[in-house]
Amino acid sequence: MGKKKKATTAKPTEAEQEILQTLWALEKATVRQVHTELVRKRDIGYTTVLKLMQIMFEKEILDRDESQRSHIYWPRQKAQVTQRRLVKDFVQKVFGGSTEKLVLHALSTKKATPGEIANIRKMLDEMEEGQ
Amino acid sequence: MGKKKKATTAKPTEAEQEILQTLWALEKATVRQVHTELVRKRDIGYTTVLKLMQIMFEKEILDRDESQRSHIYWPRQKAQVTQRRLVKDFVQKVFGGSTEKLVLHALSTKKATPGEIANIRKMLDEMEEGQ
DNA sequence: CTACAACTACGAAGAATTTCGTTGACTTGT
DNA sequence: ACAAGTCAACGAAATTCTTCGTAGTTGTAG
Repeated sequence: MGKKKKATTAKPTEAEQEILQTLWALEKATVRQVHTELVRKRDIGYTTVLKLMQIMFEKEILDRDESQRSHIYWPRQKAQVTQRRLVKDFVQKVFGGSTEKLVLHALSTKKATPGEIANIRKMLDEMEEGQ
Repeated sequence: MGKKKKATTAKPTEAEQEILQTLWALEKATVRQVHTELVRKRDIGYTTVLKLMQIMFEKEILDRDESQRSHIYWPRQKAQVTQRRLVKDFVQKVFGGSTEKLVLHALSTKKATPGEIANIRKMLDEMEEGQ
């Protein structure tokens, strides 16, 4: 016993995460658009981005509309779903599964604004009510 | 100009993170001990762990005491320091730098216990006082 | 119609990561 | 002092991830 078998899509690689983030921001985009965004952050060639997005399409991470010559891509999963998976994985790997530790760490790292703190409190309230 | 100065160690790989987590829990340990722990979570050979730990030693992620035949390894950096780096990186890659989003996500993923919620509230209080 | 630009597709090189077999040295129990 | 067991070191294979060159197609401006 003990082994976990996963039927879901594989975890996106780092390069794939960069692309996902861009697509989450743009909703839908061509390779050209994604490349234009990414190249502002680091040195990366157009065909590299193209290839990555093609691979992500094959892996079913992205879907696309091929009816125009410039295909339009978008993530199959909502950002929330993928992010949740990644958070869970990260917590498991770095904090041994302790969400509390992650949260405390995250909060201590960066000064949150009063508005953010309020939001977090609200979330905590809801959690307690929900019990 | 423009380039980021890198005095720090490179980001630990996934396999390295697993080992770090084990060492954070055990403080110090031999390869055998780390392997015994890891093998409970997944299939991995002894020499694989040995090799990884040797590489981590070369990379100066780990330090070790070679005075005994079974060397004893430990992380050079405190867990906190490494975890902070990883959190920062993760937030950047998955949440575009928004710590708030990470925290809300993490909280919504898992039911925290009342005790954990209390701790988080305490942290928020301290943050507000500290302003 | 022709030349040029923008795209996709594909293959494969290159780099980084993970895995483990083998060897030789040291330790222990009999 | 021998056999069996344990260990570090090393090299290299296997795998996964990243990168880009090249070829061929389609659209476009003159």
